[in-house]
Amino acid sequence: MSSANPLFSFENPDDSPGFLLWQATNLWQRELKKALARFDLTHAQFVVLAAAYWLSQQREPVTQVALAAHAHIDKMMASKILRLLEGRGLVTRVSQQHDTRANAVTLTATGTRTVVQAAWAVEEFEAGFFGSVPTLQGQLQILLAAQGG
Amino acid sequence: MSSANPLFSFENPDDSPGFLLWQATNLWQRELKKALARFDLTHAQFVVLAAAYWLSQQREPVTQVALAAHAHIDKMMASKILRLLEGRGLVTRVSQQHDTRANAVTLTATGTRTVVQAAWAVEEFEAGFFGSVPTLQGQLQILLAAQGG
DNA sequence: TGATCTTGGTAAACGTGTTTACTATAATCG
DNA sequence: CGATTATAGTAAACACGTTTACCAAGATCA
Repeated sequence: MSSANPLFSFENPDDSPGFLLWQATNLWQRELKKALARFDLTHAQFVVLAAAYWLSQQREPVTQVALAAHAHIDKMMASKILRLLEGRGLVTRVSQQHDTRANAVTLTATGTRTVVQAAWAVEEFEAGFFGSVPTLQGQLQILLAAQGG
Repeated sequence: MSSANPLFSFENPDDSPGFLLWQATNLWQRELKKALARFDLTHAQFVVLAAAYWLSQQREPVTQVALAAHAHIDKMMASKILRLLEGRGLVTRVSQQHDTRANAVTLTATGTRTVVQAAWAVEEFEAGFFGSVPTLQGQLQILLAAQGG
């Protein structure tokens, strides 16, 4: 905050928490992409796969809407990614009898193997990536709670 | 929470800092979008515009590459957005004499007015959005420094 | 029953962000 | 000088994320 430019309190982008949040997420996305490359999965695909895995052990059947809610993504995104994962043989989508609109999502054997191995890689990556900021997770939880996310 | 599922240390997505970072950024993007809607600007467009404004007061001429470096975006993104902003009459892109490859980016009067007003709105938004987590900014700076971002 | 409302899923369009590859110009070095 | 190398900018392709709108099927209620 200075003389040359009276119009921004954050003349330098690095003074804006939003800008930093954006930068950090972009960096995290790029790095995680490398960690998941050998599984041929993107982060979003991994999240959907992990949600399918988790939910399928809790309650059957798993609909796309339930999956989206658990993964905190919108149903449109879930729809796109699940169709893609189905195409790759990682999940199956079978329409239900009692509600023919809904698809029951289940992991194939390949899907299960993939998500388990990928989860390992993600955990290892995160431990390293966030190692320098152990309190970040708590801060983000507070932020999301405060903003109703 | 552990017994049912031995394969994830973060069975619940909310236990993963990366997942939280992603959620927080998505929420921030959605909310900021609303704050910038009346200027017909997205966040990325605002960042580019703000960088053009700031740099044009520091050193002339402002090339697209210099702008991208200052805004920490890649030159491809800068190229796309600047062409779009030029189409809307917010900036001009004039090729240089001493280097005909480079474009000198300058704000139009409308562009200047817009970015100044938008910056105001962004600052106000950020103060509210990040009000609950005053130490987040420092954490993100540490993270970016540690990861060489 | 029929009319209405709600819900599961998708299509299309738009903007963001990355990667690969390319053109054309500038700089450098033999 | 000519050959190489570096740089500014762009095209195209792909994946993410949102919004709007729509269809079809289930639920509800008069």
